[in-house]
Amino acid sequence: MPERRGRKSSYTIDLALFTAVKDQLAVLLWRTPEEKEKWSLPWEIPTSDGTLADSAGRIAAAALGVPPSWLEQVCAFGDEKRHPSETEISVAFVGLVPAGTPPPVGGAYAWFPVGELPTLAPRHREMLDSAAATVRLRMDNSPVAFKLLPATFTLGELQHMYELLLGKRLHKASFRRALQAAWLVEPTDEWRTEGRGRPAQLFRYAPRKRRPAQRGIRLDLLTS
Amino acid sequence: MPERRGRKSSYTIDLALFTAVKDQLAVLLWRTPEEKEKWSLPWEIPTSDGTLADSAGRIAAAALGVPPSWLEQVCAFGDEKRHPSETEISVAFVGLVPAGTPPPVGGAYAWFPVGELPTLAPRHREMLDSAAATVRLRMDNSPVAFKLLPATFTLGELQHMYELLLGKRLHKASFRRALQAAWLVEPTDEWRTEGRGRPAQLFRYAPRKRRPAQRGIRLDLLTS
DNA sequence: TCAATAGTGTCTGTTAGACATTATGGA
DNA sequence: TCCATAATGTCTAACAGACACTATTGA
Repeated sequence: MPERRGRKSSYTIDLALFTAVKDQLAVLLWRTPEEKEKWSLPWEIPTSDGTLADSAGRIAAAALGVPPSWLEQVCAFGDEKRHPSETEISVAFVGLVPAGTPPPVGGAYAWFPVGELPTLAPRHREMLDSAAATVRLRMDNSPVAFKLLPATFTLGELQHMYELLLGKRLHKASFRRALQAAWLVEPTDEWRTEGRGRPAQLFRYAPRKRRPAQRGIRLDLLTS
Repeated sequence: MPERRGRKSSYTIDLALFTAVKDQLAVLLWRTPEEKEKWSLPWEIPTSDGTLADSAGRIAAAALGVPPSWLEQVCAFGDEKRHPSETEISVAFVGLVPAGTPPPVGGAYAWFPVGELPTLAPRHREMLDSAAATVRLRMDNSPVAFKLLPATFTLGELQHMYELLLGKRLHKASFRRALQAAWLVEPTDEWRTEGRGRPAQLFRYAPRKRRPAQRGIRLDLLTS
């Protein structure tokens, strides 16, 4: 991860790459060949070519071979909290890859459920929490849930993903009604049979233009 | 704005400080005594003491004499877009001050309605757009509208602020009902008479703990 | 056949938006 | 008095949540 090519900068790009594993978010961590027990978020000291996001994309590609399906900057971290590098500040990015993406081989990278994380550098720990919060915050602005799913999926899988991200159970009929009203998915002609029970139809993400008017103002500040 | 004290860093902290002027957001810009026509967002090359947010707070205090009522990081900007400094990256912050805050005197600082901005450095222009978007995005997580109002305000003023931030008209009765349900304000025993019409009661921001359960899932992705 | 899961129709309590009405000041 | 604005009550269409029901597979 240390300086790779070109001239050195005085800041790092760090990436929190998430996927869904069963009923939890999982984050991709990296360890050096030397210190097999010290895990960290993958990071690099960027070269001068390209944008910050380009740099984050390179980190993801180096780890998984494929670009993330969604990538966004979280923010910069510069408190005195420690970082593997000795740079003053670090710019954190958050990325998503679909569930079922082949895991990286070799042992340098591994997925960790966010509930079972190893010890991380303080600044990385802080980044990770912010990154997860960013994903949840972006849910109703970006099709985040879809970016964590493969190209086709059942409505049950989609609902499970929403429940995972929202951290609460949803009502099946209401969820599907809302989904129809939002014109976010379209059915394919494939069905998937899984164990017992009626097969489920597969859908794909296909947003359509919609009535911009939606009902209701919510003044739902959580009183923090 | 250039290097102020302590050791120099290789990045800048830039601040987009907003207030409400009539029916528009306004942003605080700064110009050097030498170049009276080149306006920019106030910025500094931070010293090593304190957090990034501390640095942003210092910028605001230097400009207005008072700390902002709300301050949050937007993100880091590092594209090749130009910046008054020659640093590789800049960390943008967004701050709010109540409408009616005494404007800075002397001519180095001035409020500009976001609809009538002078030419800015490309990176500053980008920061400003992101900062305004951040304010609107945080609306339903933080009491942003209240931070743009003085300590006491009429419900009409509050509704106007929401309309300004949301960019659309709201229904008066519905707005007040939602406000009551959210337990965000409490009445004072003062009334303000303004021109003609019945005087309006003054309220203050006083959030109470609330039922965390709220009705409804919205799958309201705007199909971008 | 039963069990399990997918998908759908109907009912009901809640509520956003519309409208009307009252209240209270200035001109 | 008339007008303008604040504040509030009532009605209605829309909708979230609940429940029940049908559909379709494997065991």
